[in-house]
Amino acid sequence: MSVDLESLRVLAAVVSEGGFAKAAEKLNKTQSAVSYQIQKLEQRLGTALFDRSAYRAELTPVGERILAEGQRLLNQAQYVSSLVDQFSEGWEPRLELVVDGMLPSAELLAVLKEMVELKIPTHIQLRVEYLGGVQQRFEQDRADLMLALEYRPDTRLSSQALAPAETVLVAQAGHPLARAQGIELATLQQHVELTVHDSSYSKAYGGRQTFGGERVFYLSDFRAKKEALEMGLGYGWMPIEQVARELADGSLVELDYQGGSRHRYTPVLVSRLDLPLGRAGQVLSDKLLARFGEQSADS
Amino acid sequence: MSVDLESLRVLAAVVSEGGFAKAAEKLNKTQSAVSYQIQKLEQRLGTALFDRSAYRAELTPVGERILAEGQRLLNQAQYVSSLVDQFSEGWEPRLELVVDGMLPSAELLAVLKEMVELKIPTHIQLRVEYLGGVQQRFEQDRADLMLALEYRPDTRLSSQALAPAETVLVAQAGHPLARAQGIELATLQQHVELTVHDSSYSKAYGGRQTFGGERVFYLSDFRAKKEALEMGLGYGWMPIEQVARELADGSLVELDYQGGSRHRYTPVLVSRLDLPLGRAGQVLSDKLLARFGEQSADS
DNA sequence: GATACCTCATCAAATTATCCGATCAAGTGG
DNA sequence: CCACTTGATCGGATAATTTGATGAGGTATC
Repeated sequence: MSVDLESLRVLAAVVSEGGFAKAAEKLNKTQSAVSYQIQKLEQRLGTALFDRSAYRAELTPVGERILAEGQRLLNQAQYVSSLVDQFSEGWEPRLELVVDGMLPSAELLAVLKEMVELKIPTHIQLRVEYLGGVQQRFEQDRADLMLALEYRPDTRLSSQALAPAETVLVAQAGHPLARAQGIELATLQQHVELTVHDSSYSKAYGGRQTFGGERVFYLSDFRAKKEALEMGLGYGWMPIEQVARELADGSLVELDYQGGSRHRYTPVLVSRLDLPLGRAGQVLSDKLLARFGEQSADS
Repeated sequence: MSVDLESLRVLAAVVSEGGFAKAAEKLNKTQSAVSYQIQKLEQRLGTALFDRSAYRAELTPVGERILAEGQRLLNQAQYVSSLVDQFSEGWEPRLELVVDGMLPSAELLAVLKEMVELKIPTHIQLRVEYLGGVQQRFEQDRADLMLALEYRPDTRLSSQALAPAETVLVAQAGHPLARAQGIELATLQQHVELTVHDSSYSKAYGGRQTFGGERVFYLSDFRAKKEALEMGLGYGWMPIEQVARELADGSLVELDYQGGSRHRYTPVLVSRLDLPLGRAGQVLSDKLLARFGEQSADS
């Protein structure tokens, strides 16, 4: 490889100080060392960077351009070393958050945007899973935080309940169930239920109740599920804020199910007791609690 | 400064090859040299990059992040050296084009966009001046190309005439001159003329004719001039394609001036004979000729 | 137009940085 | 258990860099 940060630093100094000798002084080197570095760089690039025909050496057009690009390179290098400093100041190099896709993603993105705006050096990795899959991913990846709807308690984990969220049982307005009254479980089971695929591979921990009719369609996420509902493919539970507009304009209808057409979830924010959060994790945790509504704490 | 491209290259090799010894082989070094470089990097950063507690060394989280940033750094360095190769293949490091702001800027930007899409390594600098200012800037900056409306011939310059452009004398519909018929010069001079400020500092070369009434308002560019016209502040010449819409919808009106309400310009594309264009200059020149309509050539 | 001072290049010698080859402790896998 | 791995470490070899002195040429000032 033909470039080298040290040579670029010298190049930058020569230009900013306006001469080889002055650059040498600034860099605490001798003038001949500066001369050597510049020549080495020129030789490796195979191009003259300075025009020495005049009294004072002057940048060639190529030299100007290399200098400009070199400055960017030096800045980037500066950033790399500043990163390590920040890591030693308690910022973790990365933070993984696993969330349940049923939670409102706009809210979540707003929180992440705030994090970005704080110019936190941490790389935040967001993973979206569903139901049992959230905790599975959390454990598999040894992630730092999880925002889940269901949660298998563990002594090594700390949990914090958030404001409850509600789901509602809906179908397209034209669906046979839409007009039915006092629907019983047996009736439901005669129709196709749409459900988001529980993303846990092993069904080790429970999976949420579905009605277990004969025909269940598994969709990959709530966007797909909503589309399927609107097409009248079947009925199913949806987070209430994701179908508020459709319920209002009548394209989707809340079913009159005897078992109750609403279901309340209490999302929890979970972190590890054994591996405490870094500074970014704490900031994110605080912001999530503020945004998703803090509730009574427990562990 | 604590980072160093060579160490980062070694770091990347260790990770991609999956071990110190294999990295050494790939880099044509011995394993101890690799070990040395990694230790040097760790020492300068003041952080462990590998966890050596297990049998095989494994990246720490910080190490992963430094590696990721380091890769970017290496790519950037790669780009810098590739630049010089391209310069030696005839691409010039920079290209300056001076244009007259009266020319349609959308067309011009389309040409520049094409250049960008070709991924030409040349930095293109566009300067917009007016009338005499175009050539002045061209000479002052020793620019490579100029697209001008007026042009003081020179034996060291090569010019190429383009398709003629037309200007038209207009005023707002509500302006007193708008309804007048067979307007004479003396009548014009009783009103405020709007004109774009000739951007040449010295009025050394001509400046285009204005009617020289007592009240002349100088605007900085045609956007401002058009706004002033639409406000009814005065009358003035405008490039025809910049007021086509306003003439059609009647908000601006072409004046019935006895001296002729239309004026034809022949833009020229000028380059230097003494300093031939690089590859990017030739490409740009070709595209400008194609876009702005080629005419009979002369020099 | 002499003088002092500046520009950057160049050279041999001194100093470092990097690499090599060998060896070691620890861990792996048959 | 033995052959083989992985990465660390050490003294000596080698290459890269810096030094200090010198030189050729341009500038500034009187």
